[in-house]
Amino acid sequence: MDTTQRTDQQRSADRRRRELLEAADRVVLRDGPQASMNAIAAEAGITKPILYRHFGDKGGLYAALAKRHTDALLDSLRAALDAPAERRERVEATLDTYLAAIEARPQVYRFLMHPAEAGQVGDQGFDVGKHSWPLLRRMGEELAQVIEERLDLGPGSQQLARVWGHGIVGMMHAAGDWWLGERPCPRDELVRSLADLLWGRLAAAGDKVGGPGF
Amino acid sequence: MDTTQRTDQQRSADRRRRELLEAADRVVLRDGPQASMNAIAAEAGITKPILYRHFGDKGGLYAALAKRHTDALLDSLRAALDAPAERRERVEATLDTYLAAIEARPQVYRFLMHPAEAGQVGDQGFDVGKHSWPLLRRMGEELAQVIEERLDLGPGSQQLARVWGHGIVGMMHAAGDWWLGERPCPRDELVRSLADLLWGRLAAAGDKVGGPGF
DNA sequence: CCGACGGTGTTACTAACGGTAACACCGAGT
DNA sequence: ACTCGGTGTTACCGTTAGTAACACCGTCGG
Repeated sequence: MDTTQRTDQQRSADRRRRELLEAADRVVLRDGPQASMNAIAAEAGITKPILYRHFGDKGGLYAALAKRHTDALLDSLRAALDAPAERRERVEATLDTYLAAIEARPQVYRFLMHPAEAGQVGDQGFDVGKHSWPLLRRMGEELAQVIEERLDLGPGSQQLARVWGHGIVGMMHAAGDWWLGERPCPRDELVRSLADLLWGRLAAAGDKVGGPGF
Repeated sequence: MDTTQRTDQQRSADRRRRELLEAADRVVLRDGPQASMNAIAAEAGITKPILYRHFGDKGGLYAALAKRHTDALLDSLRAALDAPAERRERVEATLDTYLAAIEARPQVYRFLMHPAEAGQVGDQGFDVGKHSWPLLRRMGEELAQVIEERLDLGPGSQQLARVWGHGIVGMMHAAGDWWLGERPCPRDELVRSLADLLWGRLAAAGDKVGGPGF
C-alpha cells in the first residue's frame, strides 16, 4: 500500500532528520554558532546537499535547532509560572528557572541569543534576526497572556499586559546576560534584586542627598 | 617641522575617515546591515583596501559606525536622566527619549541592535556580539551609576543598582523593540505603562479570579 | 525479468564575501 | 635627484552558502 510505504519512508526520514539535528547540536555547541554547514555535515557523517535537502537553508537548520531548545525552555518557564503559589513566589521561581537554565547551559543560551558572536575570521554565523528573537518574543507574549488572564488591571488591561510581558522578559534577559558574563553575585541574590525592582522598590527608595525635587 | 606636517596629514586623514564613515552610514542605512565592504567602498567612490587601511577590518568599521550613534543616543539619555525634575518625571523622560530616538530612526536602531537581520541570501552581516551589545551594556552601566549615586538603597546598594540598571535598560529595550515592530499604542502610553511597571503596579494589582493564594 | 521511481548519497561547481599582497602615483622635505 | 608617507589601484586567496548533475539501491508495476 502507498500508506504503509509512505509511513516507512517518513519514519526513516524523521529519524534521519533527528540524527542530523543532534549532530548539528553537537557541532554548534562545540564550535560556537559560526559552525559551517560543511562542519555540521561532516559531524553527521554526510555531505552538505543532504542538509540542504532536509532543512532548505542554513536558516531552516537554525530554526529547527532553536525550536527544540526554545520549546524546552518555555516548558520549564510555564511550569514555574503556573505553580500554585503566591505571586511573588511565582515571579521569583520563574526568574530563577530562566537564570538557572542559562547558567546550566550557557553555550545553548549564547547560541540562541548571540548567534553571531565568537566568530573570529569570517563572521557568517547563523542569521540572528529571524530566529533568535522569536524566543524573546514568545516569552513576552506568553508572559503577557498569563498576566492578562490572572491580574485585574482595569481598563486597557490587554495592552498593559503585553507591554509588561515584553518589558519583564527584556529585563530578565538583559540582567541575565550581564550576570552570566560578570557573575557579580549568586543567582538567588539576582532573583531577589529583580523581584524587588518589579515590586516597586525603585519608586519607594529615598533620595540620597538633595531634596526629592532634585 | 614634523608637527605641522603631521597635523596636516592627520587632519586630511581624519576628514577622509569621516567621509568614509558617512558613506558607510548611507549604505548601511539603505541596504541594511548586511551591506558588503565592496558596496561601502563603492559608495565612497573608492575600493576595499582603503577601508581596511582605515578601519582594520569589518568589525572596526562597524565599531566606529556604532560608536557615533551610540554616543549620540547616550548623550540625549544623559540629558533626560539628569534633568532637574521628580523621579517619575525623569524616568518617563528618559524612556520617552529612548523610544523617540528609535522611532525617529528605526534603521539606525535596527543596525545597532539587530545587525544580522534582513540578510536574505548570504547572511554575513556585521558581527553582532562584540559591538552592538556594548550599547545595551553601556546604557545599563550608566543607568546603574545614576541610580547608585542618587538613591539611598541601603546595604549592597552598588550591586543592586547595577542589577537594576541592566534590568531597566533591558526592559526598555525589549518593550521598545516589540513596540517598534507592532506599534500597538502611541508612545506616551507605552512610556506610562513601563513607568507604572517600575512603580510597582504589577505587585499592587489584584488577582482576577481566585483568592490571592492562587 | 525489467524498466520506472523515489530516496540517499556523492563530486564538482558557482557566486559572493572578507581580507591581503603587490604595485603605481604624487606631493613634500633633504 | 631621491626617498618617504599617504592614497589609490588590480588581482588575488581562502572560506562560505548554496546548487546542479550524476550514481546507487530497494521497491514497485508490467
